[in-house]
Amino acid sequence: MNESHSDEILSQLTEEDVFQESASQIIEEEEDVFLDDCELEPTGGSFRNLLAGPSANKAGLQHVDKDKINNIIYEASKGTSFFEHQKRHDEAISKRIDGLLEKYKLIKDKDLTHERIMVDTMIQSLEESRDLSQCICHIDMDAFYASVEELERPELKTKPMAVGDLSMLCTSNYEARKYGVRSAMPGFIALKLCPSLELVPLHPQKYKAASDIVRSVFMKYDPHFMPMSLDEAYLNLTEYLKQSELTPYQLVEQIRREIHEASQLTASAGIACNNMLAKICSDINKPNGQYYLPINRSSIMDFMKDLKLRSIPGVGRVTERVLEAVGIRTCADIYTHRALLSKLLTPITFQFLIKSYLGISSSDFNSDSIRKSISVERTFPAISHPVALNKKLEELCQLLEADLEKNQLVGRNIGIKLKLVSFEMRVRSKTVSSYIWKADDMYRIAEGLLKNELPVNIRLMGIRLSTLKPRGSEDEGVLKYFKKVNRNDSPPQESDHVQQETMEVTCPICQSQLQVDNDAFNRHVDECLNRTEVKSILDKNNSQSTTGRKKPYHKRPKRTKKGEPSLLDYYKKT
DNA sequence: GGGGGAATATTAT
DNA sequence: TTCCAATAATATTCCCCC
Repeated sequence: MNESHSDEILSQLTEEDVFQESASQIIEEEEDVFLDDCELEPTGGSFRNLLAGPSANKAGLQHVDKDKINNIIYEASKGTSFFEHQKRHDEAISKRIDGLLEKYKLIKDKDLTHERIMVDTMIQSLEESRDLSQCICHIDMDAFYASVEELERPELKTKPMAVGDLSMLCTSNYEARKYGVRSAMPGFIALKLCPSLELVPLHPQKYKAASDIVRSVFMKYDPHFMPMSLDEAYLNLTEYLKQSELTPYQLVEQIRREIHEASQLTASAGIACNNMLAKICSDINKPNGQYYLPINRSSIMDFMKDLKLRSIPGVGRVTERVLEAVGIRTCADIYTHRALLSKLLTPITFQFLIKSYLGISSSDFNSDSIRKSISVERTFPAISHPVALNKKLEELCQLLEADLEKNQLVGRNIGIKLKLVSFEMRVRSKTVSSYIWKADDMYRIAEGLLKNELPVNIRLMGIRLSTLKPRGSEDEGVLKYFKKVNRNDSPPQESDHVQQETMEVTCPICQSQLQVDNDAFNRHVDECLNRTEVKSILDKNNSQSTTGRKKPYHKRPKRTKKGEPSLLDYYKKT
């Protein structure tokens, strides 16, 4: 059914009818998908779209033959582990859609007057909070890495070129985009699309240097600008505009001109009253262009009305497909089906969509945001031998320690990430009672987590530390941590019952009472951490005999209970 | 039933 | 020949334990 025909029908129906109409369409589509699943190869559009990658429908690709490109990608991928994995992913999304439609069946006949009133109240209150006082600009450098490379090698400008390697591209120039070559695409696929493609390796220092120049321009117009990456930032131009004769549009032209003069690079920009709108706008006239969304309610509502859901930052490929399955394609659809969506979606997702429909979002640059996790991960030729796995883990711990040193951080939650050769992802983590940062300490805990997953054949390993604190802070050092416990304002831990003594301290690992100085205490904790590997073996033997397979939630080994004698007694006796 | 931690899933650059 | 990245944040779901 073509779109205009569909719109025509929709406009003649009541709200409930519209939803039922689109939902029944969906059910038919789902049946089609089911039939597709019975074929030897998936041919559904959703799957090919998934395979094509996350940026398949992005800027610079309007005039390319998408079907032809998707076919080349499909042929190049067929038979690989990645392909099979994507197929499973695609099926999982279909299942999720089925679940949503089941939910829909249960509520479709209910009277939703009450819901509609609630939602309208919510909309009214959001409307009252609408802030039109700010002027935000989102600036995005055009094909940044590629453009920086072209500065040193101008001959590349007229040739299709991409920055990255055979396994992954970071970006491509506009010449290459004509062939469907784009960021987040593996290089070997890109070469199939465009055999004459020139691959340029990454030069991070160059991009950093270029970024510094660009940022020095941002700084002049908003000293509190919020960088999102090397090539992207939000500027709040409100203050600058107050003491300037320029219109917002003119000012941003000036900023882009200055960026170009300083760096020889071009940028695109969006200007609006908040971050979300500015970001959407910066996509409209790229490359080397800008778009201004007048800062008044009706302009904003008009602008959002026909916007495809996928244009909203935060709505990715999966959400787009799931919502499309219930007939939501544009922001206007969100409003039309607001009552049903309020019952179908989680409150957070629902509120996010309503705010999107209204064109409302924050215009804050929360400057005091602190990092919540830090990690390193590496892809490599498959390994499965436990010795090799541990060696890899050890290397990663060293890298992470260096990063922690550089950032002066410590943390309490250690996690490992494994990507099997099948592309299945496993993440395991453990919170310990004391803050750690040394490679050795992280390794001891992570090794225990890794052991539980054996045997595995993996193509990627990662390690992450979270629940972070700055190293110099009051909580650094385990003794200070226990003083904090005694003040009773630390997160609940197994050691909470230790609050009686002030002179004595209880080891967070083995629970034994110690009367020691800081150094002795640290040594003790180190020893205890050493034992965690033994503990993990015991845990494993106690719980189950299934090996290797991912442990679903219901099969997860039981945690050692607080008062359980076995393990602790074991240590005390030995 | 609810709080909290861990696992899973999605998104973004 | 090679055959799909690295890092971080947030939301949601699952499960254990009070």
